[in-house]
Amino acid sequence: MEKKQELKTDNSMANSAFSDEIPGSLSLPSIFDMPCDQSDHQKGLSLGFMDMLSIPADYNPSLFDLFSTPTMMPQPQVQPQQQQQQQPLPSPASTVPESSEVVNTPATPNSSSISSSSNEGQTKAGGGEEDQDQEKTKKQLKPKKKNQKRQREPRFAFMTKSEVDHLDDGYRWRKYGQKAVKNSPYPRSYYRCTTAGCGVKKRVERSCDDSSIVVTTYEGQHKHPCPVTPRGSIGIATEAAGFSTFASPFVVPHPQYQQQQHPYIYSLQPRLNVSTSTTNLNHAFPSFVQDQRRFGTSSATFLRDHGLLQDIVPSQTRKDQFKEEE
DNA sequence: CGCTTTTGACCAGCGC
DNA sequence: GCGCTGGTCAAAAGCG
Repeated sequence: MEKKQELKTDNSMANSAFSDEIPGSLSLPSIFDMPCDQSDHQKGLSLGFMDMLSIPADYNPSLFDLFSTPTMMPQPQVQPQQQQQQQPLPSPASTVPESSEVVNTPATPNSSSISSSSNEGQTKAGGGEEDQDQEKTKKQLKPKKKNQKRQREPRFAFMTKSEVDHLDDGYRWRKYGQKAVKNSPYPRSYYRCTTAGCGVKKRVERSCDDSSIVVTTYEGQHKHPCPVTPRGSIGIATEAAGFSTFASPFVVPHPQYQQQQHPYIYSLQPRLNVSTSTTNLNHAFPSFVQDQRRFGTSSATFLRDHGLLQDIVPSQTRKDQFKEEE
């Protein structure tokens, strides 16, 4: 495992500029340098940083916004018709988004993709007899449901600057696929939670523009406690710590979506205090995120004291962020 | 031996 | 209908 990890790391290292970075350390990505995978964007799988590109040009994001918006990606699970009916949120184009999930509204329905192992009539007009045999075998191997729209679990994603692709978030994952990404030299890896009955998945890919940035997309909700003690995995300044730094301090359940029973819908509200209700959320996020929620965070506090961030992110990096702001 | 990763093939959805 | 792409499956290989 470690061997393979090293190989991967080497690969990524070869394609990135780490010369001025401490291995294993994390720094904040520049959200405006982020690439925009159009296909993903069109499918409503947009990432936070992409959405930043659509905000008004005169929007001067606060430090909080710079950190939070690009790193956490709420994935509203709203049907197209429902979007119109249930979206009293202000138009993202006209106003500075108070919550980033506004601009994350999918452009298309969240179609499908949980495959099934059912044997339901999966037939294909086969060619010759030889082909029929082959097809038979294939059909037996990969029976899938048709006529049943797969429901996509809510997703959220965040970016971290790390040389390691697969970030240790405390849960155990099994890789079940890897695909080449269009317009990117880096493959996308697919992982599934190994805990029985837990169907949480995650995708890990590297930014094609900045190979040091890893985009992790979680899909689903853990139905079990984290097998690894959160603090245990965060104790050392690893990528997990970076996760915590990047995402969790800013994750605020949006009251509106809480009411709608959308456990995954979060809003990034830098100037509002953290909400109190975390019902059904406890297993939605990686352990380190939960951990942060337990402690409770407030952006006001964060602005005064960067918390973990100032411990982990090199001060120079943070200064650079400030400069970019100016 | 059990678990994980790799990898080619397959399927579904979408755009043209 | 066709091609492209994302996502998934599952056999084989790898690893401890």
